[in-house]
Amino acid sequence: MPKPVVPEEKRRRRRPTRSGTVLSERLIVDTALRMLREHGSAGLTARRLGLALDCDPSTLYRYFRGMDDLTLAIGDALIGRALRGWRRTGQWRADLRALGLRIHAAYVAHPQAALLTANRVTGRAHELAADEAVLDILRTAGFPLADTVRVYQAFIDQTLAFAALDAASLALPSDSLRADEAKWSSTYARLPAATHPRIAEAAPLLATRMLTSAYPAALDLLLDSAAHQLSAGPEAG
Amino acid sequence: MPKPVVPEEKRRRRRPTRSGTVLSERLIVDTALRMLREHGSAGLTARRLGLALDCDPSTLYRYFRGMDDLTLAIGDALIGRALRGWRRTGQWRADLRALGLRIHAAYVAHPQAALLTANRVTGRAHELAADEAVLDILRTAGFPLADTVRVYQAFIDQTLAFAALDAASLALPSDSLRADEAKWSSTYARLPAATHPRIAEAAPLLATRMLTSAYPAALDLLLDSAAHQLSAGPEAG
DNA sequence: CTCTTATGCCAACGCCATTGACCTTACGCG
DNA sequence: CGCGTAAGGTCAATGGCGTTGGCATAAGAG
Repeated sequence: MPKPVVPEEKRRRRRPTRSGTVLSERLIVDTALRMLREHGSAGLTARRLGLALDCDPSTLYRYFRGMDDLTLAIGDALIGRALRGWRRTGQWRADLRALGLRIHAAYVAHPQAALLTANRVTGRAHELAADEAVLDILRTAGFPLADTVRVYQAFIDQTLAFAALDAASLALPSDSLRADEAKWSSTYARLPAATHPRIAEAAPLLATRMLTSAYPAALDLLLDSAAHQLSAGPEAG
Repeated sequence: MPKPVVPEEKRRRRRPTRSGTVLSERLIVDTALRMLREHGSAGLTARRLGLALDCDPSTLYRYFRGMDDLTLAIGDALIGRALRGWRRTGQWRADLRALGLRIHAAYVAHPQAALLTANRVTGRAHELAADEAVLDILRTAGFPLADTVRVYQAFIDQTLAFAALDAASLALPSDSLRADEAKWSSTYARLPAATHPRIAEAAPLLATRMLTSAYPAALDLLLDSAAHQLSAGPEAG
């Protein structure tokens, strides 16, 4: 029988750890984010997190059901950061564009964390708020329900998909040991033109890729398509 | 000093394992793919793989430098399957479209494997072949080198990004323990309309989402944009 | 002030990847 | 055909991991 986890808002007794620090969901998640940045996405372990927080690893289980639960909380924190300070203008297209870029940016700002969380459904507060916001923007703009759901799906999927991919290339260099990045200069650049002529001729340009994300362009394409859908039949089923 | 790994094509002595089976890179990767499908993306461990192959886990290190190296090989196998039997027609747009759909399909056919490998650069044979093919299609179509690299990047990124995302939703249900999927019916569906009116009204439609990928639509948008680029200035810098 | 119980701590379990030493047998060579 | 070598399978051990049940203690309700 696993220990029950007390939800953050129900916590009454705040007992300091042996070393005096007072734990909280917030503190744990923030510390985890810092550790992810510093030690890479494989560097987040219960033991190390306990070390960083000056508490026993098992104490974390009073706050999260397990490391997976903590992972979801980290993901939700990223979305929370994306939404912080965001205001709607009332122009659906501009609003969606800004929201997409914000979410993408929030993930890319924490690449190692993004890798862990980008393809998870957290069901937590901030994620719900983001979903609600996207749906409301579309409905208010006049999209029928069915179209709203379609555009919503494409929007969210595309945003998270690019976030994960862009995060992956950013996360790798500092991700301790391996160097997939180096393969671009090692493997790719020294391929013989005889067997791979197209890679050979493009190698110099390929090496400098990954510096700019294709997401903004893809996002604009998606919004174009949505706008076209809207003007075609705003009130149709 | 880690043990040296003999590349597959250099192997001379094929010594059967204690139980009589003869190992090979191919056999190991195929078995790993089967295990991934059956036990989920966390179910692939050296010990279990050894069990399935009737060999000591440490034997695997004669074929791969570590589990990570094996992971890359698995990813390359997926690309290999995508390319198998593929033929070019000479029409760049149709060829790229078919190639994208094939790669996407190959990943989605092995969701658990896709999750592990979609955002890794393997630098192995099949991946190189795919890159070469994409680049050649674009160059042959008349795209200048710079445009070729841009379109190539967007094409690959988008394909892998959607593959990873679509794989994620497919992988979860069977992925042993957790049920993020269930959150769509549990958390989302029972949200009060007071706090999340838009989610509430869309809940029935949202529950049936994830059944169809947004990738084909996104791919067409990308190809549209490329075609426009091409017709605008085929021979310009 | 007392009592309860939330919450931090400890020790232990079973799993994991990886390694170095060992051993056996397939193969290249004469 | 038979020998020597080293490729490649096996064993045992190491250190790290997540997670759990029991215990101790102090925070806060009354």
